[in-house]
Amino acid sequence: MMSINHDPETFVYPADMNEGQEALALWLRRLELRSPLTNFDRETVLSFPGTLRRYASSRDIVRLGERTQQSCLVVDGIVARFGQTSEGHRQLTAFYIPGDMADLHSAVLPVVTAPLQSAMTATVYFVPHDVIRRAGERSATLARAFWRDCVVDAQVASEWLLNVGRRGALARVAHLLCELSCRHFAVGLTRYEFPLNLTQTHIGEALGLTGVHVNRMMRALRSQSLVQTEGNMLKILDWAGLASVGDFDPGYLHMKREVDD
Amino acid sequence: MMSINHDPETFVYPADMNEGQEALALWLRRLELRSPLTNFDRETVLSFPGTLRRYASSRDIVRLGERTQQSCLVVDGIVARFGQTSEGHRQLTAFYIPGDMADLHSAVLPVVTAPLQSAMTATVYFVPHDVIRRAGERSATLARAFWRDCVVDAQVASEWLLNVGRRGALARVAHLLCELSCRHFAVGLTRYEFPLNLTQTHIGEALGLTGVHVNRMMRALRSQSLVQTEGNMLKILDWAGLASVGDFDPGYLHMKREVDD
DNA sequence: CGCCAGATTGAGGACGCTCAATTCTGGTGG
DNA sequence: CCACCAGAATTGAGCGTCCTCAATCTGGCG
Repeated sequence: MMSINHDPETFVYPADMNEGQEALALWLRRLELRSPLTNFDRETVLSFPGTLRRYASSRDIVRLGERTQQSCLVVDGIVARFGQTSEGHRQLTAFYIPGDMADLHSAVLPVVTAPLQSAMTATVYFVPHDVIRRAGERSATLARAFWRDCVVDAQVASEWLLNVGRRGALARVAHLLCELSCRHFAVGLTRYEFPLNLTQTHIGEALGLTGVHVNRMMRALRSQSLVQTEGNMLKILDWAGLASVGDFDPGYLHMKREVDD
Repeated sequence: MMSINHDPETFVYPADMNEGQEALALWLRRLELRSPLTNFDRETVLSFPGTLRRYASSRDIVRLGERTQQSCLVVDGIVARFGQTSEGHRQLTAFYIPGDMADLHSAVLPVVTAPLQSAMTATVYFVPHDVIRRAGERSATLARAFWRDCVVDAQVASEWLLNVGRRGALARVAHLLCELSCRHFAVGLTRYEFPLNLTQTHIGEALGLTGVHVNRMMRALRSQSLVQTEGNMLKILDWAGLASVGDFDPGYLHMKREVDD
């Protein structure tokens, strides 16, 4: 009973596997970074039940118009949220890396207006909405942490809007790389060297650019010795330089604990 | 004691004026559209205390980096959220019309990463965060409604990202006009004729375009008999045509009540 | 009547797109 | 071990949308 799914490229695992718990721990770390939680809250989150599932490249995880019953916690790989025009042009509106609850918002607004797909390969831990809601009702601090997590997600989208609307192609690419770097760091992963599990087309779709043009911009960044690529690993050689080119200020990510009033 | 502010163009009024209550009623209507509330919730919201203030064109309402103690309910005019690059290029990331709580999210994340300004003239009713938080703690349905309101705001930002990233200039403008029309309608205002209290520069800053180019696109829309302008009033002559040009589907606004699971 | 913000219009240029060909890479099967 | 293949990265050439930089026009207001 390795698979309960007909798609040969996705597999469902029993819920007792470790990966889900590890991702919950990453997520918890992020929640705590933004608001203090009680021990009770921590235990509640860490014991969230769920289902683990793996996806091959570019698979639908949540479809447009669906009414979801669960939220997606990214365990491995990258999950992308996107919209598309009637002509079929896609715009990715968010990337979710391990430790991100990609559609926590669906706990409160289950109708899907922006679908989710795996970028390259991805593993997702599905947590039922019931569980999330009940946790929020029992603990006001947790409810607030969830709400806040959604707010931060929204602020990231705003920053993307600024990026796409007002910066040149080179800055856009640099900005995205800086953001991913910081977000990896925020969940305890390596900061200056991480797997860029995205095709250049994905990056283009996120930035309002063509994959072709992303390629040229990457070349420019490499030729300026700002970054280096080996396979899908990205190395940031000159953080300050990259941040400068990308006009990057990490404030919008709210990665530092802020004192509550 | 008409004014407690040194800026000669902003005025603070005593809290017992009616306009604040009217705006609260508009907001409540929107909250209810998205999730059912109890009578207790309604009374709670309608009795939110606050401070009324008027702004002239392009005034700061909430500044970058500030730590706010209150949220801004738009009573009249349009309030814009924006970001800007280090070179000073502005990108508006949201418009808020009467009945919108422009920064409800600040109740949960008070550090401002995206400031607010009045677009043209605007009136705002400030509600203290304490009040909002306490209301959320007392009523789980209300807490959820607040959270959901923020989520919808985020989905609008995502749609803007799609708009700016993937549509041509003409479609962008048409899309924005459609959105504003629907949002006016959703709070009970007129749908096909409403004041467009924005300069073409504002519209450009919202769409990642130049004011000059917005002008050309508006001309195109007029010449196709889709819209008509008289002063700052916008008339939509051909809704279906405009929606088609703008590739507009109102789903993301979540204006219809959805059954809860 | 002069002033100012905003709308309008024109001409030229740049950035990023389209289309297409080629190379590179990892995986697969013989 | 090599041939083969698909997906992705890379590169080139020509083009179009939208920007830049003006200048002019309009309406409201002191």
